[in-house]
Amino acid sequence: MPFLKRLNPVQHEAVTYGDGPLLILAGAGSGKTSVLTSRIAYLVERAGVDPSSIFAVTFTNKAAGEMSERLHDLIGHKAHSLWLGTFHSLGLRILRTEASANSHGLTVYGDDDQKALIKESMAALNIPDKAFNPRNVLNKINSAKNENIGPEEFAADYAADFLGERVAKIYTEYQRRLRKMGVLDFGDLICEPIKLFTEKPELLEKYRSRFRYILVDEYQDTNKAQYLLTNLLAKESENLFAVGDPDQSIYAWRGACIKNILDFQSDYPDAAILKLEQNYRSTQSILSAANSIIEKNSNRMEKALWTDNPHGSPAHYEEALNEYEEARLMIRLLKKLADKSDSAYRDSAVFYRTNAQSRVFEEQLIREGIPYVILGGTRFYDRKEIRDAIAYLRVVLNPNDSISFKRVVNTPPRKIGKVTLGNIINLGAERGVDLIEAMKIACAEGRLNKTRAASFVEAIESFRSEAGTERLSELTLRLIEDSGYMMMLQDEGTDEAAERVENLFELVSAIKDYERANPDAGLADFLDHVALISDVDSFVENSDRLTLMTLHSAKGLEFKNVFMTGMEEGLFPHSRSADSPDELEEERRLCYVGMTRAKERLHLLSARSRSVYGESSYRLRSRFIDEIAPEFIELHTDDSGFMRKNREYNRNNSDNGVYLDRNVYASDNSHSDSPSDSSDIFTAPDNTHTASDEVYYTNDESQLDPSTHRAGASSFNWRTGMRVTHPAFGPGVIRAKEGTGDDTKLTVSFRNGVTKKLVVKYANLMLA
DNA sequence: GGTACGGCAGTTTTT
DNA sequence: CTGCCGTACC
Repeated sequence: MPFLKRLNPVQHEAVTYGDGPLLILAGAGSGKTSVLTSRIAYLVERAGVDPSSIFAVTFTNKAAGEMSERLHDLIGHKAHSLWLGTFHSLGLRILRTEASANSHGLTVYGDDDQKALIKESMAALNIPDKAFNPRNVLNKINSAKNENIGPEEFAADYAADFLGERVAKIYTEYQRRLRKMGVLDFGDLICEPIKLFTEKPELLEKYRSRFRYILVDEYQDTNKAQYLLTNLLAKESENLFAVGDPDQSIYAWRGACIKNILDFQSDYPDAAILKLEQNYRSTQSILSAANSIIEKNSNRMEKALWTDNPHGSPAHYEEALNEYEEARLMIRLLKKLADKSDSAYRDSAVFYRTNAQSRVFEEQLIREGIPYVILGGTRFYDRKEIRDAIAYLRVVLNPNDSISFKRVVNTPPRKIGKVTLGNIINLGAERGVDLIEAMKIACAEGRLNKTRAASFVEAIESFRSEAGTERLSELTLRLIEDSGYMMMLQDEGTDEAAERVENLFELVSAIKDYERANPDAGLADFLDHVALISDVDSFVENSDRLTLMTLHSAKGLEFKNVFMTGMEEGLFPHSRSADSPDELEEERRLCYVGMTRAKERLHLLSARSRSVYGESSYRLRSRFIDEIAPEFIELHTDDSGFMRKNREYNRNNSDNGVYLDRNVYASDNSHSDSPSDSSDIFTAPDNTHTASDEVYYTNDESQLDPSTHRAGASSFNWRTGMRVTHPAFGPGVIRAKEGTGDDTKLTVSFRNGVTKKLVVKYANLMLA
């Protein structure tokens, strides 16, 4: 059992632990992946456990793939008989296994398809999407599903709430349509198995007796529904092996429930808890810097991460003038690393808080001719032409998939607009046939232009008739050609269209690769694959390229050199997290996750000014910079005057979790004339009764009492981000500003939910 | 039924 | 600034 020899004592104990629930608190870089893999190998090779009775959940498909590979090295072909994947892929696997008869048409909808179906449902209910943003409705439905709340329960919960009641109606309709079409959304992949198990106890019993060993990675990021599913399966055997790190919980916004890991011991009173506290990844400096950040969180399980690694160099912080300079600074530092050490580009990664930040880096990297890859943003499979091609494939598989049908029935243009489309759908409903059948009937009865419709119907049908004999990649290529889609692009003659054609060929070759890797897979399997994979999953470190990604995508990865960029208040921590201490703590965990990805060098960068929405504004460095104990960070900045005050201010106020809205003075011209002496431009918040945000920049100390700031003082410089109070609407935040002086108009979002555009002169606003 | 243009909302993070 | 949606016209 050679793999046991490589483990430290705690890891060894975890891997060889007997039956019963076990929680492993695994700090960053503490070798948890190897513990998980070894555990499975141990179960199979030493404990005599049948691999097919193991159910192992990872956070990404990539992690599952890597684990599968490593397992194959350890236990050979037996690695293929366990169930290993993300919650979503395993949920789908359960559903497919149990959906015997009508499994042919199980399609998984992604975000955009969901939104389209929400719109369709709203239209059917005569709810105008002006009053109700489909995106918001979708978010509500998704959050409900994260907690395994179905339409009925949702309706019951919100019966008294006008808005909630409408959302419940939409949810019900949306769900009805999903089921009618045989389509699942992401939430269904967890909720439907739960429903299945609840409604059919004998089925649950079958799964319980099959899967005697449940292993869950990243347990801190499971949501309520996933927790329920896990517990349904594990409750009888109680062989639940959960691994996680509460300090790395960064998906609360997606429903992740940190309580799941914190309450493990009360859920399983017999549970043992082991802590993996030795870090094998980072230098001491980096680890200490990261620790000094995470310690600022008040809601956490105590854990002392340490390392035997060399001390290394302290983290390096540097400010650039603006976001372009920030990118160039990153490139300078990157080149320096490449010159003096043997670091290749592939050893470095650039992290940022929001996808939008990637654009500037991309531009500068192209200019410098540095090879790079961007993870996330628009996935390959999210491109328009790819989604169109996928929609064709979905219609082949599931002719009732109305969203996909609508997407392509008139692409290329076949003179099938709203009216004709409505007729087809009605005809289908009347005769009880699918949409392709309905089109054929309409043609036969002369209600549809035959020649125009033919390219569509025939392309779909010929795919089907040859599905058994011809290869998927070949059929797909023929489908996009026969349908006229390819011709449509080729006729366009623009560079963009040419690129789309290229992408379609790339899709065909992606299908070829897939066929090679999965010889037995069919169209349905490929579509599942497309729906469930993400960019991170297909990330391979094979060529020498710099990697760019969001901090969220960085979870689970490691790089020799890490650049964390956009270290600015309002961006990171993000201003959307400003109002809630909990969200702020999550931002801090995100910072911790980012820092602990670095093995040797950690660069933290920020821009003093940055364009957002095309308008540039001044920024203050992130409080996180100032939370790092000074001995672990080198500050390359003009640390006098303004910025020094900033630092002291952050120091004094950042450890209590109270957010101070620095957007207030982080704006256009107020900064350039900041006093170089040390007059108290930053006063501590007066937290007597208002919520702490009365910090703003001014030269006049007498104005520091917010109650003296009335709108009547028309010279007052209102800025976006400021907290204000309106006599009628109550407290709110300034979102936008137009005009100057007496003409100033402000867009204010009030806490009661309404957003108003107000003329300052009349509004009688006060600073909150 | 197709197209051209104008207005407005949007960006936090994703399986 | 951009991309999407709705409207008005062909």
